[in-house]
Amino acid sequence: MGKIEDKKKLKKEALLESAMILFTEKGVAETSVSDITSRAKMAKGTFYLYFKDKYEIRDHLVARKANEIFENAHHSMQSKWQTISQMDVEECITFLVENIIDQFKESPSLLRFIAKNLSWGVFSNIRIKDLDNRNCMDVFDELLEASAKVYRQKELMVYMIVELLNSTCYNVILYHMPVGIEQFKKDLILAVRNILHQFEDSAGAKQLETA
Amino acid sequence: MGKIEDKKKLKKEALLESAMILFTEKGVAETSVSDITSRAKMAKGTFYLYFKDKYEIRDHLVARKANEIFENAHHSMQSKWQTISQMDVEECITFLVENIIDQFKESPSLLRFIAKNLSWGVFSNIRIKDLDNRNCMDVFDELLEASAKVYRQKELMVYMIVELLNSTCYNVILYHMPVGIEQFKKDLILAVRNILHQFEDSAGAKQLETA
Amino acid sequence: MGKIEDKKKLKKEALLESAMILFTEKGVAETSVSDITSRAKMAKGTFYLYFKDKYEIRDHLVARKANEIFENAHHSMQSKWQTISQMDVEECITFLVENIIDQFKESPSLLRFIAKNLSWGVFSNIRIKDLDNRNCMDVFDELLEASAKVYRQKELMVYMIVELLNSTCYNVILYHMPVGIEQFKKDLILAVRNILHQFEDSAGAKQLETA
Amino acid sequence: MGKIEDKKKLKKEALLESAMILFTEKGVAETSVSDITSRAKMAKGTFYLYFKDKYEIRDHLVARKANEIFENAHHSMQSKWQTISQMDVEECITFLVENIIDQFKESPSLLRFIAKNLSWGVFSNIRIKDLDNRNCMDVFDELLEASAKVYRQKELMVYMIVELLNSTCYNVILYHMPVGIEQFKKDLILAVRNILHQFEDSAGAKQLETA
DNA sequence: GATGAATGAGCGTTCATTCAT
DNA sequence: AATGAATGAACGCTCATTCAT
Repeated sequence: MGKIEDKKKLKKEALLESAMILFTEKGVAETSVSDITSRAKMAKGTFYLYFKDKYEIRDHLVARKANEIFENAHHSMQSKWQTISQMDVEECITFLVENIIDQFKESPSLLRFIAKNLSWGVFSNIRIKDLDNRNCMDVFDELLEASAKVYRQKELMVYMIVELLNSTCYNVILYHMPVGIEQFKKDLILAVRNILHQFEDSAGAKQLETA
Repeated sequence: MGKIEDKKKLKKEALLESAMILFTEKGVAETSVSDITSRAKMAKGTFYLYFKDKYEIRDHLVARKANEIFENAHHSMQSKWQTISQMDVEECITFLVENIIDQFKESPSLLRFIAKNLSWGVFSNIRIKDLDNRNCMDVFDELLEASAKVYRQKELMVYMIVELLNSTCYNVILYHMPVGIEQFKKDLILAVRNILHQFEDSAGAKQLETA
Repeated sequence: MGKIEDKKKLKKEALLESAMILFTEKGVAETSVSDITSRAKMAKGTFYLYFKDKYEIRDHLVARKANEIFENAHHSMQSKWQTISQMDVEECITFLVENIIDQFKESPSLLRFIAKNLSWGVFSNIRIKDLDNRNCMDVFDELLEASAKVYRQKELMVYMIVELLNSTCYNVILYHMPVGIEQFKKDLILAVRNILHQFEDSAGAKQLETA
Repeated sequence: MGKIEDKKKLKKEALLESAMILFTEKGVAETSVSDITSRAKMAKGTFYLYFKDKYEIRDHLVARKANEIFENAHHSMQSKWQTISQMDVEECITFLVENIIDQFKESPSLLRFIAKNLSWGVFSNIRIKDLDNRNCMDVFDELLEASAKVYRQKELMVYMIVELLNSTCYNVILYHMPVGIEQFKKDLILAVRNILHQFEDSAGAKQLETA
């Protein structure tokens, strides 16, 4: 019966939601399985019917949240411009980066959770776990494909951008170190653009190397 | 008597060494104070005469090891070239980055430890704890001062380079993801050079922006 | 199911019993939670499902035992005389005091436990915890109500009697200091009677004051 | 040399003073030997040259402080009346009790310390430890000797008064239970007077018994 | 499938006591 | 006599995991 399946999904969802709240509130290490189930109004044992342990649920959530952030940014972008094809890739990516920064600014605890727990393996494999969602790489591929410019090693490029974004924002947003986010934003975007240039197949990268 | 002081230093050193081995072998979370002391052949209580808790010894070690890596790189650089003043800053930093990558390659567990536990706060304040060592920022300042070029916001620039280096190397060296380190090296160095350009006061940054 | 509830009650009871034995044998300070659970043949963690800490179980026991002593005395009294109404309050209370002294004589370790750990707060609030038992104060109220004489500030009067009984018996019974219990008994009872007189509303107290 | 003796006395005194402050501030159980020595600016090992353990110093202090309270009261009494012989014993003892209550009111933490740790054995043997001080019992003896009235079993009488005073004041002063100290005072004094009557050899006690 | 009582290893931490200096 | 570094047993407590119901 589909009903049972639905019920199971609901339970799992409740656990994920409960864990997410606690992970962002107190951190992963300070959250116990007991905390998660009692917040989700379930018995402790039930947890183990759905997840192997705390770390499985953490990875699940990190992947999902990272994807959500990306999808939010992508969705905002699509609302702004009707067709991507008309747009410059750099503009697009700048928009995405700015939007992601804004999301982090609004929820620093989400940033803390993501930054401390996201690994590239998890991020790039979101697709495997959440079949219904498009993968972040897919979106990028689409974007880059639509562009006039040609990029080599797209995955590596995205990797560098994501890591730079993730790792630099952590201290800047949470501790205003070494500078505040407003001041940092423009330099981060510039750095991201430079990475894009660097991977442009004929023009950008070469210019820099010969400079 | 200095003898007692010496003995204390030895004890502290033994604890640090023991902790370092275990942290890199098993990770911080999986290492207990008990593990540390029994490996150092001491009573558990002795630990608490020297450190507040596991996290104090971790921070101590992260700071020290990060500094060591940097000092090693700097020392190699000085062995190679007699005088910095003759050198191009970009060459210098490229050298440093390459050397650090090599150190990480040789000791992936050290990379794992550093990458997972280094925070900018700890890194930029190493000087406070180890008065006898020069701070990483000092070395950079010297390097940049000696250069013909002028850089704005040097601290922020270093922050971006360090974070990029740290966060990208983690997956590349430990999991060969998304590419292997040999392949990645040149792009990482290119990206670092671009960050340097970006912060050049008159020429580099502007060139890119107008490009 | 009631079965589980029953089992839980048994477990709790086993812990209480084990703790009581150890508290009277070795004292509260010298008894650890570990001692309690291992004597009750349970895992340490189980303790914390039933009590917050050692002190909660101690208070529980002090209240219960103090109540038991009182109930025993009351029960003996009722066995002896059919109806309280016929009796003189002073006779009754004298009986109760004598009976309690006898109980203490028979179990000095119980006296030690009670005397060292009973506080008026715990004693006067026994009712709250053990709903099924009548409170010591209730019994006294009944007794005093049934009497022809009228007493002011009954709670205070009972407080003084209980404290005098408790604190003087400790040294007398356990260390025969400054005199033995047999010799002490009649003076203690006399003192209790004097306290009763003192709180008699019209006659007793006044007589003394004018004396 | 007497100088060394003096130095030792000073050290011991410093330890006692430090312990007293900590015992009243935090309680005996919560005070460690380390706390005591560090407050007294000594090494931990030094403690063991003067006292066997924490409990020896506690007993020492309880005895001394109980005596001090009594001596204070006695001294006040002597300041008020030139000669005891003219006075009524009951007046004297009433004065002492009131004065002791006042001392407790002014220093509830002292009351807590005394009440929780005083045992009759310690109290009645103060003389043994502090040779230079008169014993509480001596003072009472003097007082009772000077009186026209004759008392039987003086030690027992004092015991009952001291225990009643000590045990009832604890809850009344520290927790205002079951009534406040101001309200309680007159009933406590009345009860003490009744105990005196009770031990009067011919008149008081008999009156009550025949009543 | 869901429960939650029970487990017990393991944690971080304290501290009385010893003893070489 | 005085020190204080070192000890290590013992503490209270947590929590992932199991399993009978």
